[in-house]
Amino acid sequence: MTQTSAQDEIRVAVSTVIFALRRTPEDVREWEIVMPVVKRTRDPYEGDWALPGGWLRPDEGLADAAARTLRETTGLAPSYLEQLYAFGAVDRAPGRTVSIVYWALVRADEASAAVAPENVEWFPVKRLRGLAFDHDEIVAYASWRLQNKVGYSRIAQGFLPELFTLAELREVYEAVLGKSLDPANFRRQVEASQAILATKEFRTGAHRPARLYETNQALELADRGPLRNQ
Amino acid sequence: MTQTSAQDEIRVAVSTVIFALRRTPEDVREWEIVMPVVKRTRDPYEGDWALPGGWLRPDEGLADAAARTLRETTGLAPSYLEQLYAFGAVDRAPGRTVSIVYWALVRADEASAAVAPENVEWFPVKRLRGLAFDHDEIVAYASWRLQNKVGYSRIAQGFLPELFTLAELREVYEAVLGKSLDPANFRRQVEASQAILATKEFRTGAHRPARLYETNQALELADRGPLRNQ
DNA sequence: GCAAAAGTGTTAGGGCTACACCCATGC
DNA sequence: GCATGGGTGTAGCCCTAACACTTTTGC
Repeated sequence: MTQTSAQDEIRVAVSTVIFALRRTPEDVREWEIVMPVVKRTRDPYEGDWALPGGWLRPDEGLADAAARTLRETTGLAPSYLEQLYAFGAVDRAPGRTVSIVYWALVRADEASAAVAPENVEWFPVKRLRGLAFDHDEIVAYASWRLQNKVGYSRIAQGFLPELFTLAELREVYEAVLGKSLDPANFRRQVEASQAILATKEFRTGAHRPARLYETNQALELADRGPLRNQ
Repeated sequence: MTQTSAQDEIRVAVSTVIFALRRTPEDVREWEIVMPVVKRTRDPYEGDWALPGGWLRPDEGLADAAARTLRETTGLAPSYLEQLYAFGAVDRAPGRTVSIVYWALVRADEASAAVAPENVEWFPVKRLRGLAFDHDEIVAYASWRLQNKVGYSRIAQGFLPELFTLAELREVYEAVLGKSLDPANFRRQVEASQAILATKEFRTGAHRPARLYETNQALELADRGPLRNQ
């Protein structure tokens, strides 16, 4: 383990793939996954969209840097934040850059309320193409991880506000997985999983009132093994 | 995204957690998971054991660096190599170091045949304690990932030579999962999974000869989503 | 023949899926 | 009353676990 002078050429960046859910403009009954991207103001890829991120500071941890990035671009605190992958191909950017990429969920209600700074815009993930650097590939991988993880953990709740109906939770799953789910079976499964707790409140609307649920704080949203607080 | 001069203080290392399987010295019918570690020859942690690794070179990719590390310490090529996690806590080492950690499997027969260089020793993972830096934590996380992944993918075959019996494959699962499995049900499950192909050869021994199988190359050992060749 | 591992058969139980059905509300 | 979404019941199917049983070898 000898420090070479060549080492100085390698720079470390942190980027974050931020997922939120919103009702589609075309049909309010549908949901779509959206993500904020930042317009680059300098070369390389000037004018192109890129993932929010920045250089790692010597005095901050990796997750701290991701949370800072997220705060700076969305003004939000994530309801879920996890490291995605470290990208370090030699030719992925001019100059040798290793990017530690995180992915995050923000709540639907918060995302729509947040005031986006200049140069930041939210796009549906489905229509995101032609991002700067290798960011298309990164988004594809993050989307795959999200979809995977929704299948075997409880992170879908990270998209929802404190109180929600079972139908809303089911719609989140349907939007992420891209298929419709049987309401009856969905209800039984999430109830059996202990992932949510029934409250005494109901949401009234056009039809029979629906019971409101809250996430069971005693359970982690996802089992991350021995790395709870990285 | 402005490059600060402080950035120069951050160094990038690559380390690898290397798993192999061997029969225990105490009881040849038992298997145990072993891992090579390197004795540090300089401060910090001089004389302690640490994961094999080194500084990332500007002209090599992350996985290339991990494979080089693996080759230098074991003389082997991995049958499976995957990125584990990027560790970058501010205080994890004197001077700011971000470590991109990989984990690898090497075949049982190759591992025992490999000539370990000076300063490298193989230890059972169960008895590994007091490694340098945060390497205890890294080994714990890698072990958790291995155990997890064996549950839902086919990587267990990465421990075995080209031809193996069903009993050998089952013993690998038993060693990694730490519990015994029903031979009859195990057989049916792996046969149904298409993960292995029957050959026409048999292994003779003390009892009824056992059919030899080979891994089905058409299937990936583990689904890694859109990141096939990182 | 006997011990032991290889390999096959069978059954009970749990979870998932599909879908029929009842309930409570606004209009 | 009626349309609609909320919520319950239930039967079939598949997968799994448990274990009895047969086969094949070395000694």
